[in-house]
Amino acid sequence: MALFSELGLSEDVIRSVENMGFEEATPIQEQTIPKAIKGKDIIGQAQTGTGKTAAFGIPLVEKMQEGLGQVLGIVLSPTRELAVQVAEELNKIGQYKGIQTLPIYGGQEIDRQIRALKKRPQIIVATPGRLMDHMRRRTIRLNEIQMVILDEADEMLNMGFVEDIQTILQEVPEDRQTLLFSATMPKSIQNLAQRFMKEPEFISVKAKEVTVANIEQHYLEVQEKQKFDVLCRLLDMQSPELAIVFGRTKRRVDELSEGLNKRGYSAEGIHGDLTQSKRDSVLRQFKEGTIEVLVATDVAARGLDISGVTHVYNFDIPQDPESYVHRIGRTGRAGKAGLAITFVTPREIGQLRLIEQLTKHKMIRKPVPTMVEAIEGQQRITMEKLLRVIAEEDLGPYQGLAKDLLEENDSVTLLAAALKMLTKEPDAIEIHLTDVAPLRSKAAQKRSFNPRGYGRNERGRNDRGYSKERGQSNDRGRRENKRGGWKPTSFPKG
DNA sequence: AAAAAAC
Repeated sequence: MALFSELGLSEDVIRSVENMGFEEATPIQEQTIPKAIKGKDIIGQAQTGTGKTAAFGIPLVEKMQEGLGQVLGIVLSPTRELAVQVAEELNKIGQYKGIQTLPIYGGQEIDRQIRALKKRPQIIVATPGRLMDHMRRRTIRLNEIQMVILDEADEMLNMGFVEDIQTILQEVPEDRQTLLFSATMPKSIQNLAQRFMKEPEFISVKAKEVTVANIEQHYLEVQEKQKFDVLCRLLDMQSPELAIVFGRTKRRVDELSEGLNKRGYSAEGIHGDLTQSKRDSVLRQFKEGTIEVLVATDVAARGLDISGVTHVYNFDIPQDPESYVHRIGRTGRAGKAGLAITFVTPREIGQLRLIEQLTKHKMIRKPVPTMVEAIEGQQRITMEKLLRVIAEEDLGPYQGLAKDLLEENDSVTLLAAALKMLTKEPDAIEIHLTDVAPLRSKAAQKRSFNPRGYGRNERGRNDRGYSKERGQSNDRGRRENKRGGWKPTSFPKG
């Protein structure tokens, strides 16, 4: 592996990279950086966790110049949180060279962004929609752009940003340099590259690095109804420092985080229906460790780099195998060990096998923990806490009291009472979650494709008794039906 | 069928 000091970088950049704690370049960095500095267009196939941000961030910062008063580089990002994080990393890389990076994303007060733009940052990291908003308002000028980076390009295309990206690429000067990063290389990405890139060089990180080596991967076969109790037991037994729990829908994330709080865990949810300031504050609290459990939709699956995430729980198995790789990649970062645990209902076993095929990695089946094991786990935690107090705290003020107590009681009874008080015993608060629709195979989806929107879909719902019995408002069901109804525009083309 | 993203 090459050292950063051997890659032909300027002293300022080497200094900031060393300051960030990096010495050796990762494979994707070693291959990308020299070529990008020479000015070549590059297509990089790489997952998150491979050091991708620095792979494009270092050459990007190297190419920037101070004092021109223009935006010179743009990074496009699929989610707002990722934009913020990439901007933070670029600011660190540009620290000594005096290169400023500004994140530009939706949900944030636009006047604030306009004021920040007046400080003339050289680099912008943006989500497509808000960038186009600024283009229309003429609060960003793109005519001096020298370098464009498309980060997580496949994800941006999946989210329907094709046209936005095309519009943006048409607005930047033709003689710019373009780097594109994507975990997968579908035809749509190749088309985009062919249209907007100049003789791009293809760089790929080997398939065996698709899943990160230091993440242990387990799965538990559970019934839908058991999931919540099993999750609580696992949290009790494993006592993760920081854990992320992934749920399939936004509503489910709300219910899960509420349920966890009722059971005494400090959990918060994050998904796309929350206000941006709420999303920002939840993420910040999680990074600070104020929240132990982050409950998330796939909004948090990609790219987010939160150090110290020890456990990832897939409460619902992800929809597509790609998403699994991204979710578990939130743990085991920076060489640390991580554990990923996936809940699988009996009918979802096929989905699990698909994931195993993609990752070329067999997951280890684990037994569902019993209540007794969970209690033992809690007791162990209490004991460890107690021993830590003995080692670290000043017990002087309590010793007199202890002696008094010992005159009337025997020591074992006293200690047992103290341990019982300190132990969080799993309690019987009932938590109800709305069932999620079971995953169906691609083939099954095709079979039931029913553009007229009547017949088996709605009936099937009630037959399984989802919305009715829980006494939830019929209103919600109505609204969902309305939205899910027949839309002529959603017909597949061709 | 779900999630994400501009006001």
